[in-house]
Amino acid sequence: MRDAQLSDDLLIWYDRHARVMPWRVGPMERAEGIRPDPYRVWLSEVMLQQTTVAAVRDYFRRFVALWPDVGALAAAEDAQVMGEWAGLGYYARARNLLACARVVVSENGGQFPDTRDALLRLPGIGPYTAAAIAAIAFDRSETVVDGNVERVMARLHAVEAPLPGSKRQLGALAAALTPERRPGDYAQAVMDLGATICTPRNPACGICPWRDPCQARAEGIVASLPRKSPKAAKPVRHGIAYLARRDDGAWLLETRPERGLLGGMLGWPGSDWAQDVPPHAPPVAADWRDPGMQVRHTFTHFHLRMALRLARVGDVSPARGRFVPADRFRPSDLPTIMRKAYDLAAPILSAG
DNA sequence: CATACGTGGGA
DNA sequence: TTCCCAAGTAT
Repeated sequence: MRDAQLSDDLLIWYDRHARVMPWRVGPMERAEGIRPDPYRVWLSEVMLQQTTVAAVRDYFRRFVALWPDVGALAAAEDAQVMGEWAGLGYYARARNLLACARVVVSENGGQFPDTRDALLRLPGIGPYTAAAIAAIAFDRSETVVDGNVERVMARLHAVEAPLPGSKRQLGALAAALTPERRPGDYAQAVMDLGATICTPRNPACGICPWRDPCQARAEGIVASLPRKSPKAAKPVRHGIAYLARRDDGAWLLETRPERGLLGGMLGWPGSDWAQDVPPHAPPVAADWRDPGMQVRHTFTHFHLRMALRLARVGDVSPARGRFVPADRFRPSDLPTIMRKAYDLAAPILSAG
């Protein structure tokens, strides 16, 4: 079968099965010549990096309501943007999002560049996102290669070499299929196919638009592809977090360093996290209580067990962090690990 | 090329 | 419970 026939078949499938998403331009609007807003395409693609559509939906809606265009976002306070991103994960994305918005406004008059190469130079935009924005927002024939595309190509062409070594080969196979016409729809079509039909487990080959040309299906090896190199086991790390509440209801919090885990996010002062709890001092002198509570949380590359220490304090000066008044503290501004600690501690520190 | 970087849902 | 995984990027 010719490559052009394959991409045509997928576009026909996409026209009937495309999922509705807040950042997509529907068929009706597209028929009226409406193009996707590059700002919304960019924002959604950054949020979708390593993150499911279901998790992104409400964050995307909230962001565009608060900041309708790149100029508004560029003018936002760092702390507010980080707070709105809280819970979505990979917080370097939020820091880069702001940096990118400010570059676009200050160096490009608020217009996103319309080529893959120019987009690639912006913070937080890598090969995938640059191609996605160029194709979807600017109708350029660029090839998007994400996890979905890799999986679909590995199966369509029965590539048995394991990832990540096979990335280059899978990218070349994807490029050979990218059409000149409707490249943005095609890009989203392959990803939709991977997300809904050609899934990692239990793929729905019976209703796949590419079931006939699929080589892995012909060979009966769909379920085993793509092959992947084995992953390292996650070690367990331990730490202690200190939750202090002042008599007037204020909470002792700190903004974490820009670099590293949860960089730039609000959190409870505490020890570093290591195989054994590292030596450290509490953030403020107080009658610290051990409630026997532990927050268990799994990050990308380790499991964490974070023990809690709780205290009620008077009008003291902390060595670390700052007291945030109760009426200015939103638990939703906390990354999930820190919010779990709050959820455990709040009932105790709020009582009488 | 390998590693750091979050989270929630599903099997 | 545990493991895997999701529209990747930066270093």
